Amino acid sequence: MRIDELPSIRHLPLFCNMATENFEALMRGAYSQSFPAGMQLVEQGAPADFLFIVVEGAVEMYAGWGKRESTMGVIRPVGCFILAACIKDAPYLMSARTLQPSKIVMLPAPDLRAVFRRDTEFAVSVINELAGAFRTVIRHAKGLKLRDARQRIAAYLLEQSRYADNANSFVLQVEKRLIASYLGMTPENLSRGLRQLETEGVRVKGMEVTVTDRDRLTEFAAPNVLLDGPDPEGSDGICLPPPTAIHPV
Amino acid sequence: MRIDELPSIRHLPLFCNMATENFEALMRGAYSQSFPAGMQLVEQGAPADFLFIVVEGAVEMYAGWGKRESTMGVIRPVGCFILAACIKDAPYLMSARTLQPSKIVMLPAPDLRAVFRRDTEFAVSVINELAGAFRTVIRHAKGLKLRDARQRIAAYLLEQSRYADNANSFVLQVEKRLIASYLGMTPENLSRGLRQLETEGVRVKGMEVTVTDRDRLTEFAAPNVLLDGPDPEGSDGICLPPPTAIHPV
DNA sequence: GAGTCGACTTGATAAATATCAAGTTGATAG
DNA sequence: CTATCAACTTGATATTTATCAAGTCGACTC
Repeated sequence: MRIDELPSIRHLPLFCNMATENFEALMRGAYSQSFPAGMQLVEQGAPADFLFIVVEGAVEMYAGWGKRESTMGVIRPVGCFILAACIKDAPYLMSARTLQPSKIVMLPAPDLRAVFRRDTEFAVSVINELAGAFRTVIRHAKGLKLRDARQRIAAYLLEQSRYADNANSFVLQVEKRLIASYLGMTPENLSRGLRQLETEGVRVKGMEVTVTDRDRLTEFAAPNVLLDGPDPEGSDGICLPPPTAIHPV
Repeated sequence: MRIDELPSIRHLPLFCNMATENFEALMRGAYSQSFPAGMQLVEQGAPADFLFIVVEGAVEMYAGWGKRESTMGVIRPVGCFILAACIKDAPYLMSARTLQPSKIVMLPAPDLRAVFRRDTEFAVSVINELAGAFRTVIRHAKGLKLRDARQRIAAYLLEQSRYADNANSFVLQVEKRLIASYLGMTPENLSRGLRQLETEGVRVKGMEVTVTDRDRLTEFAAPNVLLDGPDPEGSDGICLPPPTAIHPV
């Protein structure tokens, strides 16, 4: 474990409130590794041996069934993934692969389970992390069931705009085929949907998005904190570098 | 809080490992109430004032957007709902209403948040509950994105068969319109889907389901522990009366 | 610069799913 | 028993979405 990565991990909401001694014990068992883009880190169904933390780069979470595959989210620094499986000592439900060259820290799951039993602050942080992750997935499922394809696209664009500080002009952070999969549609359909949304207040050229009529787009997508977030800031102790959760994609 | 409900709640995985003193403190602030069928208990968007526990009956969790509505799950005794919102002190993401006359216990959320900060065993139980709930929703989202309507129906029937001890003949536990909504389709489509599945090894008449060719149905649905569960028994202390989670619908 | 590759787009078509409009059934109230 | 009502079913149709088949574009290699 390289010492220069410790501070950024220590500031993660998951770790920022625990006793220093326990944090250091956890990190003694940790591995840090750099991976090229396109490397599979986790295969769904495998035993949950490690908690993964994305220190640099980006990681796609995806799920497969037969020959079909679907993107479930993208994790960016500094975020962790696969926490629930580690805690339950159950098989991973999702696979993970790097989208870019990435620096990843891996924490052995048994260490993790041992520590939250004796560090209540850490347990509280895990609770907050899991509660947030749960709510994120509920929102995703709600979107899939309540909105049609074009509405999901519109809501996604508005959410991305929010991440970009509500700018009317921003750049998509991931490939469109990945966005399509995340939103539960084919790439062809996303492409057509984006074109059709030109009459609803947004124009997309390549990776560049321009909101031309925010009111109109907002009326069309009808975004909603119960569907698109964000959640209020955690009741958990807040740490300076804001966390990055699974949502942004 | 009526004393005769305490034991069944005490046996919940969520509460069975905490200190008796803390359990009793929690229960002193609890309300117990009986509701008729069709009563709305929770409205999405409301502040999370209470954790709800279903002692008798059944409760539908559902979500709305505009005039659309979708069933997200059904909670049966003895299970709790809306835990994540209570923990994060954030608005409920789902509404809840009774499907039958139900006995419900309500725990003030502030009490809950206070107790898991000083009872590590309780914190660990909350962690396990949330991790399980997270994995359940991930499975639901995976099913929606990876399977088509008929495959979802077939997998649902096999799952129900599993709950019925793998019987080839069993009875649906909830109305079909609710199943349809849970599976992300219209009632008409569920009806047609059930008819079409007669050629895939299952026959449904009214509420009665008969698996006529399990191998064929299994091949068609391709069920999978990563999509349909179950998860291995919790690493948390196991309590005698088996928990009922959100899945069964 | 030419070639290659994958992402993206577009159009034509097919398949899946929703909607609308009757019916039918089954439970319950009077 | 009859009336009523909601759930369920069925058929006809419309809409949405996926699939297939070319193309275009841009990045990168040689």
